[in-house]
Amino acid sequence: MNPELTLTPKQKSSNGQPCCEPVVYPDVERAHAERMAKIAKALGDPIRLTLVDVLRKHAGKVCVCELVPLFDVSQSTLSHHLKKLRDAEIVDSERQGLWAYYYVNSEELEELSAWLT
Amino acid sequence: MNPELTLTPKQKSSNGQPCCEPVVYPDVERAHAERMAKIAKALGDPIRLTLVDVLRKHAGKVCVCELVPLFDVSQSTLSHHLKKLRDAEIVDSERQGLWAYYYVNSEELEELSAWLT
DNA sequence: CAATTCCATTGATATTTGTCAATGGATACG
DNA sequence: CGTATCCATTGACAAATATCAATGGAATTG
Repeated sequence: MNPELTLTPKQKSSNGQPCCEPVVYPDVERAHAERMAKIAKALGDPIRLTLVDVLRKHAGKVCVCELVPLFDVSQSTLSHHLKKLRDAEIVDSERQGLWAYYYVNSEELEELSAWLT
Repeated sequence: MNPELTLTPKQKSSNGQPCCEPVVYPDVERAHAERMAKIAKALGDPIRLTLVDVLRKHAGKVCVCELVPLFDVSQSTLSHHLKKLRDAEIVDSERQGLWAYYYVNSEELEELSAWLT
């Protein structure tokens, strides 16, 4: 067993001294944490998470006009959500005439997925 | 190859008709999406993501007093971040006298992780 | 061309978030 | 006991976010 699992009772520190030194340090680089937090933040909304779900399950490119009726928000609101996903580089889009097609950029998701595992 | 990968050009619809029916539907339940979005949202900040990283790597319980000096924010700000992680049930805490010890509740992370994979 | 369609952007507004200083509550220690 | 320590909560405020209606721009179609 990991000996640190037993909580060694601490001593209350005195004279304005810090109570203890950090015993653990982050394993992720700051820049890496910021990038993953950005991805997680973009997934941190039910509509956006569901959008990603739809795009991933479809495995192809999906037209915006097919995405809008799936949700109970206006077209402009959905466009904003798609923009957030684009900004986080979770999805990318492609224009074909009047239509815009979206698809998942799975590399970015894998970065977060790898850390989570 | 998936035939849907070729983008069939659409017809511009007329007379106020919707341009197309959704061809794909979400695979996640609404409640499931909301729960995962809540988890992702809680991870959507570099400090909180790093906190989780520290707690996971340590594999034990870590005292708040060891966490505070790792970041460039005030103690009360860190306490807020920890509360957000608690609210999302990503971490849990335990009081021992003056000290509070935090640890990861890995079940919640696995839910998001499973979806991402 | 002219009108219409699809989608993104802008403007506006209410809500949420991140942050700190200050306060409070519980506990330990002299 | 009284005081200092650790941590959470409150209050305050600026910044970011989610949303919609309205507008704009590009492209298709009649």
